[in-house]
Amino acid sequence: MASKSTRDRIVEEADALFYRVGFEATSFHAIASGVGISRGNFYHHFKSKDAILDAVIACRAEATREMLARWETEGRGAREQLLCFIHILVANRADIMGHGCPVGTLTNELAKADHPARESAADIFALFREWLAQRFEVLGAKDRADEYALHLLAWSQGVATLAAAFRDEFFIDREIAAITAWLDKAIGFSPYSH
Amino acid sequence: MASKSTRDRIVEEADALFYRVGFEATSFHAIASGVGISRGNFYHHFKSKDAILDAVIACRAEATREMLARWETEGRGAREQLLCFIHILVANRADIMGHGCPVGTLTNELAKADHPARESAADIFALFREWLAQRFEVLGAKDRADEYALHLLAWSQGVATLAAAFRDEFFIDREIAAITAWLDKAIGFSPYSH
DNA sequence: GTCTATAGCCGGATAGAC
DNA sequence: GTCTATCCGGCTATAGAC
Repeated sequence: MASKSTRDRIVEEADALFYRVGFEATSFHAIASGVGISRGNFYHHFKSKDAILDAVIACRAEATREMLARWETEGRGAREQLLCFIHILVANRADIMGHGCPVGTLTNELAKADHPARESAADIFALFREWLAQRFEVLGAKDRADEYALHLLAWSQGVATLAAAFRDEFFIDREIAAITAWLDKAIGFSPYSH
Repeated sequence: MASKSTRDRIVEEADALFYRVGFEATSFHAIASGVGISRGNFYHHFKSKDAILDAVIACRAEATREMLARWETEGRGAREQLLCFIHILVANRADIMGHGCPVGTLTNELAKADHPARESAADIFALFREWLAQRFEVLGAKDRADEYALHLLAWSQGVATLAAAFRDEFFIDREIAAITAWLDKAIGFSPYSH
């Protein structure tokens, strides 16, 4: 396997920094020293900071699509696939308590800055929304599939925000249990029926 | 009534700008031209930008305490008082769709910046948490009062984030209805029992 | 208490050598 | 493709006149 290109390493480093410290607060100096190149070298790969942001968002969108596709093969049914989504709050708990949800916090920042990339950042939310709605449709909630999808998205966003504010992981566990209980009720799943 | 002091007008303007465009992104120039004073005049009132942030957070905390106290006199019972909290999503819907929740977005930004004021910003969440828990205690949910309070806070945060991402006010209405239904079930309220 | 002027720093962006 | 050197602008903060 060929080693990563400089361009890819820039995107990777920028992605991590945009998440941990924010887009505006991340300087070229910080990205450059993380990658191990000089500041001037940047402009051979990207013509502006906004161009890096576009690349990071595209990269995140692609990673999201791949993750959703992976869940479809991993989960044995639509309910298990939805549980995969809920599980990311557990798997990423340390990062979430420190820096919130990457999608939610970036969208918020770009909204305040009235940044042209705001919409493409919000489109990652839309990827989740559509994927979740499809699972609910499979489970027979055709009329309310999108409603359920948005509800699940909102709930997980709220958990991420509060977990970051209070740095409380017990709270995450409790909400995960509540979300799972809600899900099973919404789709008419009974623990005794299988 | 005496006209507002320059200091108060600075805090007021900074408060609005920190909400609409964020703390880091707000320059002294923007605050100064909003208030109608020169940049240099600032340092007579505050010794640094962080000092303004502290004043804004203290101001918001005080406004929150006053609002909670007002709800206690306005609401005829604990359930109505809880509905006052839920209602802020409706009353502030335009601002929320444009800039999210003031508490949640500031806490997020300060967390990423690892800013010393992060905790005092999160304390405003704690004010809501304690007040909400007290209402649930009055309603007889003593063991789960804090759990319910956090759940309600998280839910409203999630609604604010998604409403801002999708700019969808119909979504807000639907979630408000769901929150109210959840509340009445949690506290054992029946629409036929009064 | 308010102003103007300016210091000092750091950001993104550019030019051109290698 | 990578580097060094530099420009330009905006930012916080300070000094000192009025």
